[in-house]
Amino acid sequence: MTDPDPSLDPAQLGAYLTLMEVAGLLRHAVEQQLREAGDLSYVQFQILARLGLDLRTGSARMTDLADGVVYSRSGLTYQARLLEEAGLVTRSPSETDERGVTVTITEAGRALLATVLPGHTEVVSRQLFQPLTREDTRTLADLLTPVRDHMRSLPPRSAVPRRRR
Amino acid sequence: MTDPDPSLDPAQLGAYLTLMEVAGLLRHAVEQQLREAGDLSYVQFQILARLGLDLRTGSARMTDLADGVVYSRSGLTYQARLLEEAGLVTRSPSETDERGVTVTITEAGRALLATVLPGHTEVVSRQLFQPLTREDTRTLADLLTPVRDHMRSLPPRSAVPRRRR
DNA sequence: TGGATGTGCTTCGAACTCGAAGCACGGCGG
DNA sequence: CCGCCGTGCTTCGAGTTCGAAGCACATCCA
Repeated sequence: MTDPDPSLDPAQLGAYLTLMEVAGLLRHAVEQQLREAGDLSYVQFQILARLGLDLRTGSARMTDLADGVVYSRSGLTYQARLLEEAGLVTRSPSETDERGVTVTITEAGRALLATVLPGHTEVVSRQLFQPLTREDTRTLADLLTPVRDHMRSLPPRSAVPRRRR
Repeated sequence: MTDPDPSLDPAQLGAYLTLMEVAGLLRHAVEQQLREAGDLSYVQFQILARLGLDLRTGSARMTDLADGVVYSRSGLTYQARLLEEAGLVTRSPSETDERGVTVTITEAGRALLATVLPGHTEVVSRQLFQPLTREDTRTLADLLTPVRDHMRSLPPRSAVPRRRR
């Protein structure tokens, strides 16, 4: 077969493939639990979690949400609409910028989040952290955090300069 | 080993979120490169890579592919059909089991794989491994491999016993 | 001030994804 | 043999995803 590309040795290839597979399997497991526990998709859960846990205010602009969640803007619009129809968030024009939309989690949203969270953490705990010691976990986080920051700095993701017309 | 403690401490939560975000960002970056270089989706690339690189014979049964790629069977059927229409793989009934379908990579498939691979590894190298030393990479792989094995052992994925009627 | 350009979000169409149900074969027990 | 269940794959329908294009407001700068 073709010999290995010089820019990716076998150890790297293995780490890469394993990383992607772990993430895929974990996502599937989590998705299933969320669906059963609260009829939420993974993205919907992420949105609620970000609004309800990460952010003190419980609200954020669409674009910031999309960036935080690694998601397309149009996809976020779709999911935000579903969440709004379910009464879990509200959407209102931003006060400072008439173009912007501020998404805010509702009480019902917080309640559902609280309902779903224990099962969620339980799945993650069992699937991801069972084979890892506390020390392993810290090591893993220390390894991945710089990578995340590096990646974030490279691809503007939602801030791709728009093509001229 | 952390025992099945249902709650996640902050370090675990951070590791979990970072892991998922890194995987998401990496997947997006890779997907874009594959689309440009060879008009392949990530799944299609994975299938070709598995057939062309992992497996000596260049062929595999559908179910084994689906399991290896963390993918639904129906989704695999869809992608395999696209690949077949593009002339990159062939599908034929298994010799030993009339129900089974053997997917085999074609010369064109290998050629496309060879075309796309350098750019692919280049992206992974730059996005994922740039901030990591060689030692980091090995540590990462050593941490994730047991996790993957653990996850694989838990959810049968495609082997879910079918419901009675 | 006002045109040009940039930014925030939504709409639109096409493509992809999944699980459930369906079809066909394999393998086992009688 | 034959009937019955298990397994391998596909079909089907509904839901989701994305990027490109579009609309509305903001910002810049002569």
